This record gives sequence, structure tokens and C-alpha cells, in this order.
Amino acid sequence: MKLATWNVNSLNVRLPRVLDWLAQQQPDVLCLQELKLEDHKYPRAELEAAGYRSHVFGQKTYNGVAILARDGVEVGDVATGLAGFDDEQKRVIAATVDGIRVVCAYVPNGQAVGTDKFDYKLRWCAAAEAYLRDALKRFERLAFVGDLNIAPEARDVHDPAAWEGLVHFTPQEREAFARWRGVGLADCFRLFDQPPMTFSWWDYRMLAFPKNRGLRIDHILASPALAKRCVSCTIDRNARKGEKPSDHAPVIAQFEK
DNA sequence: ATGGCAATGTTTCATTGA
Repeated sequence: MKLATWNVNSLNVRLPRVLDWLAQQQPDVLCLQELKLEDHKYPRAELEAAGYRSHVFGQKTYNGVAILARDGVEVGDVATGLAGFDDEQKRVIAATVDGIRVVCAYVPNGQAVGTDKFDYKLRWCAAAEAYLRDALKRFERLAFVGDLNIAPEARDVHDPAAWEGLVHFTPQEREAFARWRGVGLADCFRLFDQPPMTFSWWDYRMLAFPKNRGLRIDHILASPALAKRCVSCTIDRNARKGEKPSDHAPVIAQFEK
């Protein structure tokens, strides 16, 4: 199964690029974040015409997530939000897809250390940990994917010295990511040799993309039973090129049966 | 060879993102 995740930074704006990308990559499952639209404005018909069925948890202006599955791929048990964590922001949708529990998440940005938003991010990450611990008891094959908004290690940051202590690369956030790994999830990208300086997000400003000044903050994490079936994990930086790109690139993992 | 913020709504600026 080919599984991908992509923060599209407005599906309204990005739809043509998403359709192109689906035609080119033909994933079995695509998890989207930052739809920035309500469910009734979701371009369901266009995506169905492209051969994908969608499960959507949308929100106006901010957030919003979806799981798309190629026609013929079985999807069941759709759930939204983090059970037990009261959250007005639409950041999580989960579904069982072809026997794999897929949790599609848009982790809060956190703005800056010391702000309410940073506290919310840390509380959110702790709630996600509890959610994942419970999910791992119920689903042998589990994938936790999305814009997790944390660069887990120095090699995931173009300039770790400059970023140390800044949001996305604070010790507290790295610890939160480590705890997700601690419940039994593997970072699929690091199961393989990777080119150095591979990132999934680049600022729109300051020539960040051409200079490759990015962060690896989009991830596919897998339970032990799923990780051992992972045969590749890559980031498609080509999707960051050209006209009107998202500031994030898709992460793609392939799992054998 | 990439390109020098982008998207949204509160809309001609403010807010948010990362």
C-alpha cells in the first residue's frame, strides 16, 4: 500500500496541484492537512472524478483534515478528534484503510515558546500520546501521519544551532515526539538511508526553498507490525516547485502486504 | 534551476502559519 501525507495549505487554492499529484503518484491513501474549508465546500466531486473517495473533518479558515482513498480501497471506522481531549480545532481524522489504522493529524503550530498556543501544543501532544497508546492496543497495524509540526532531531533542521529553542525544535517538542516513539511508533523515514538535508517544509520567504533552508516536520510513524512492512519512505520535494506550491511537500511510504 | 511570503476574512490591513 502506498500511503502519503501532505499539508496543502488551503485545498481551495491547491486543488489543481493535488489533482495533478494524485494522477502522477496514484497513492492508495492520501492524508491532507490544512484544508481551510468547511465540509460543504470540500471539492468531493472533483476528487471522485479523479478516482478518490474522501472522509473529511473540515473547518473554515484554519485546520481541517481529510483521508482520501483510491476507488476500491476499503475504508471503515472513521473517527474524528482526539478522544478525551476537548478541542474546537479540527485536527484529527482516523480511519481503517485496507487493514491499517490511519490517523491523520495536524499538530498545532505553537507560535512561540511562552505563549498560550505553545502550551496548547504541548497539551495537544500529550493527549495525542494517550490516544496513540490506546489505539496501539486495538490496532496492530497503525500509522500516525501528518503535519506533526516537530523536527525531531538536529539533522531534520537546516541550521540546528539557529533553530535551537525555537518553536518546532524546542527540547519540550522533541521530548513529545520521543514519547510518541516511546509508545511504539517508528519514524518510517529513518528506517532507510536518506540524503542529508532532506526536509518537508520550507518558508515561503527569504528564498528558503532554493537555498534548501527547511525543516522535516511532516511524518509517517508506524507501529512495529506496520514498520516491518515498510519498504520505502521518501519526501517528494518536486511538489514544492513551480506555480503556487504549498509550503509543505508530501511524505510517501510504501508498505508490503 | 528552483525564486525573493501566502491565505483568509475581519478585506485594502490584521492575523496566522512555521
